[in-house]
Amino acid sequence: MERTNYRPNLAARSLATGKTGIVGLVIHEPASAVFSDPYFSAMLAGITDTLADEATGVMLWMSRKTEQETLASVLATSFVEGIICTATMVNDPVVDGLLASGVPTVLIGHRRHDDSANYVDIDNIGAAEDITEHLVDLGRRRIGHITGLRGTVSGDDRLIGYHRAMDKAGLSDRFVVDGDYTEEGGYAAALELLDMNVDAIFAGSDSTARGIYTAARERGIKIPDEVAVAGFDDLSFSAEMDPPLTTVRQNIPAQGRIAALTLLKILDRSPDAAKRVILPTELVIRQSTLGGGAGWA
Amino acid sequence: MERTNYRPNLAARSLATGKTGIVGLVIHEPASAVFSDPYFSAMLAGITDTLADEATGVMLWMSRKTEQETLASVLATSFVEGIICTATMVNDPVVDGLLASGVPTVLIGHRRHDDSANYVDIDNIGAAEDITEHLVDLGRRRIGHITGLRGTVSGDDRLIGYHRAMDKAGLSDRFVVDGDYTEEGGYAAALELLDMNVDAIFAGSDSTARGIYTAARERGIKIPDEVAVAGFDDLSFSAEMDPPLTTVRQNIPAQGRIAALTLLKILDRSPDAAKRVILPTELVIRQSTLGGGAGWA
DNA sequence: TTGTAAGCGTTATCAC
DNA sequence: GTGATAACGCTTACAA
Repeated sequence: MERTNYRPNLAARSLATGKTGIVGLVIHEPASAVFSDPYFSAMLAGITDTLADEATGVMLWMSRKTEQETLASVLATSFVEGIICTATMVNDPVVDGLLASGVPTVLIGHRRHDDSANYVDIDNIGAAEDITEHLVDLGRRRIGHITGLRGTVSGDDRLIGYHRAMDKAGLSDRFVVDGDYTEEGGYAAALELLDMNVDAIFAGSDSTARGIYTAARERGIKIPDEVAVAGFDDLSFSAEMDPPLTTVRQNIPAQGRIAALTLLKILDRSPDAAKRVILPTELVIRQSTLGGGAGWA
Repeated sequence: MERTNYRPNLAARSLATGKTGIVGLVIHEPASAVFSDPYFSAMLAGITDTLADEATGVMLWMSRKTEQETLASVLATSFVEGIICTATMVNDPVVDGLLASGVPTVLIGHRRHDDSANYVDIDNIGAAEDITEHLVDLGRRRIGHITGLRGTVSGDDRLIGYHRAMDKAGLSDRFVVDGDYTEEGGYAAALELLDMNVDAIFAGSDSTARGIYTAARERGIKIPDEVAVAGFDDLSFSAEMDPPLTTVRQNIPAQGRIAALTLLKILDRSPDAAKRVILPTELVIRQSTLGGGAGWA
């Protein structure tokens, strides 16, 4: 056409075609979660990279407004064709409202009470069970757990996995302190657990494990000789910790990527759109459980 | 109108009115920056909260695609009425392209060689000078600096501020090691500086300072008795560090908020739209420089 | 292959 | 004030 810098009017195009090529991304989380963890950055990167590849725009709702306001705002924005939404809390009116609205939606995480939604998630229970079992196999007996944020599906499920593995091992002494996925929370909880003379701690997240390291260092407690430490996430810093952290690797950008691709398939009415995806996790064993002197298996 | 759940068609409305109520947010940063620091989360929160209050939608570009691809994608999306863009690197073709395009744009950070753009920033040079001067005033003489990421305006400016304060104090021994704003980078750089027997370190960011703490702890070096440590940002964890960190407070969500409000004013052709805003910073003095035994002023 | 007209859903204008 | 109508810029279907 014209060799001038001509910008086609997307509003007119979408009016004519009925398509907009825009999806919504709703991250309605407590501020503490979004701020403390690289988790959401990694997720965002996975989603935005993928959608950019597919020439799809992203509208973002990340405000800390009330659920009603967020929900109303999203649903009023008629030109988002579909929605990706984080579903970390067990009960979240925003998620329920989106699902009820009929707008095609893919969750990252899942609804415990409703398995009809499309979602991408990992098997938190199974992964937590595996890593706790790893601690058991090392000969640890007084195994503690610092939970993730209570009220989140992931936090509660990892706690369930911990209890299952302890049940299976016949270990009836449980040492559980609530955490909140942050390093600061991990530090405070670790002080409590160390007072209970645990010989291993499974942390709800790698950030939490960082706090454990600080607490142990202050107390002069050696990792892993006196206390083995395991985390969850395998963030970029985890392999660089001293000692390197045993953890569960979940490919966070991949979760975002799969969620984006799933939504696009649903919007294309592609018949092979997998609607519920559980991504694999991997136990990454490093020196925070395996290293150190003898005495442990 | 109808009491059915009627969703007005925004594409049609915007075609008729010429307005869309959508702005673009372009965060084209190296992955390491976005992932390591809570800085971008805080910025995002400030921007999205403010725009939500003003009933303005946000389209996000955060992909790690090439500059050309990002730029083309943003400019092709005709319905963004204005753009907020982070400008941390000294040279960023995306920023240059946006400014050249004529689409109303507000930068967070600024262009060193071009002062015609709208931007929100802080006085990095002055703040770095102040905090270095604080270390001088304490009687420290072998003051080191771990830079921010080289090639960023903020990192380079803080280095300039360090040198200015050292010049003013007549201290000709400079101890400068390049960092990258991350904790890991800070740890590695701190080991180098400690080998040089510095008695104070000004870190380019609070995350960097965290790495210094780890290095000092390993070496058995007391903060602040043997080495005073100062950071930059005043993130949420900084007051909780042990000892609490002296740092420069920059209100990051406020930067995002002001950038959003500035853009909205420009779009409204409001005559009082301040186009270049330098937000104040505040020296926050805590125990990492002031505490400890006697011997220092 | 090239060109013309109708229509998308809303706002704004201009009669009445 | 109320109600019909053009216009927004693009796509698409159909006619030349």
